[in-house]
Amino acid sequence: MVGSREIVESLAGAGRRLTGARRAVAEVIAAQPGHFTAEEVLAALRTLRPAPGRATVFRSLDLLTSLGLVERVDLPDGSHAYVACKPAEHHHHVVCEQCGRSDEVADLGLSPILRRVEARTGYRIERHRLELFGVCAACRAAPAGTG
Amino acid sequence: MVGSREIVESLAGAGRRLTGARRAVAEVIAAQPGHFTAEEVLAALRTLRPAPGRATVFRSLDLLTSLGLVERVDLPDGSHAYVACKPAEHHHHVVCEQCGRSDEVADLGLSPILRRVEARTGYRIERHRLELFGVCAACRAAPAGTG
DNA sequence: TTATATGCAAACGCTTTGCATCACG
DNA sequence: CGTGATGCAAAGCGTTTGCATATAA
Repeated sequence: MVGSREIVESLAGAGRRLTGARRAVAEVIAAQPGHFTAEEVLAALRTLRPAPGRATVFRSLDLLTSLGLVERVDLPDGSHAYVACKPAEHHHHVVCEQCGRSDEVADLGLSPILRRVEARTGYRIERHRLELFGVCAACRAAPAGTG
Repeated sequence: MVGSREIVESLAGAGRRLTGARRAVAEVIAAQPGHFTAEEVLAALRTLRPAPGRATVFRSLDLLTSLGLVERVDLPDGSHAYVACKPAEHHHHVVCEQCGRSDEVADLGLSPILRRVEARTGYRIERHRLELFGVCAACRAAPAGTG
């Protein structure tokens, strides 16, 4: 999760203009507890006037992704969404399959495993993606639909 | 990787009809050294007569996916493809970013890491997806475009 | 002032669907 | 035979693009 302030600062640091639309997108994204789709961001923005258009939302999402403030996640059902995150070194996401909440997990100690895979397969592993899905603490505590 | 025979047998075992189209799709898939798209399967099938249609290819791919003979992989560039695989317990895929080749890796010993994540985040991890990308042995040996 | 960002709507690629026909078992 | 599979083409969804206009720096 990021604050909209961090997003705004990153934009400035990247030499990109700080426009109203981007600020608005940043705020919506920062308010998301978990993953979200472009359509959801668009819907949240419709309350504004003037409301940023679809193209702008996608372009902002792309920009934020390139800045490492947003990442795409591929859900188990095949659909994909975005998650806000800190531009940390390297991290992974845990996604709650019940409420959609998402948290970051850093340093999982995957390196030894990757080296083992390299030895076993002959591949040189240069990149990996680990996505974790489960049920968050709140949803485990709540009977159903309490969150 | 699977043989088309295994695919045919799985179909039968699942009580699904063994049609010409499915047999053809199975053969094309079994011949793929790495990941492939529905469009590529469709193109490969065009040499047949009668050639299965697009809808049939997607339906077959869905069916094979539900049987665990095919899996979807999400490439680093955001696009997605399919890979043929054995319906093993649980495994991951290593994908060569140069030639697209894909291999399976079983039992990575991820469990301790998952438990650590559970302890750290409070989530109960029920599912995960690990995709590995790099360069296969052949591509590392070849200067470029030799494979 | 001037490059950048925006908005609109149309184009896009991939995947799914409706419905009549076909064929496996 | 009867149900399940196929083919076609059109619809669907999420995303991208072209171009004129607006705006941050």
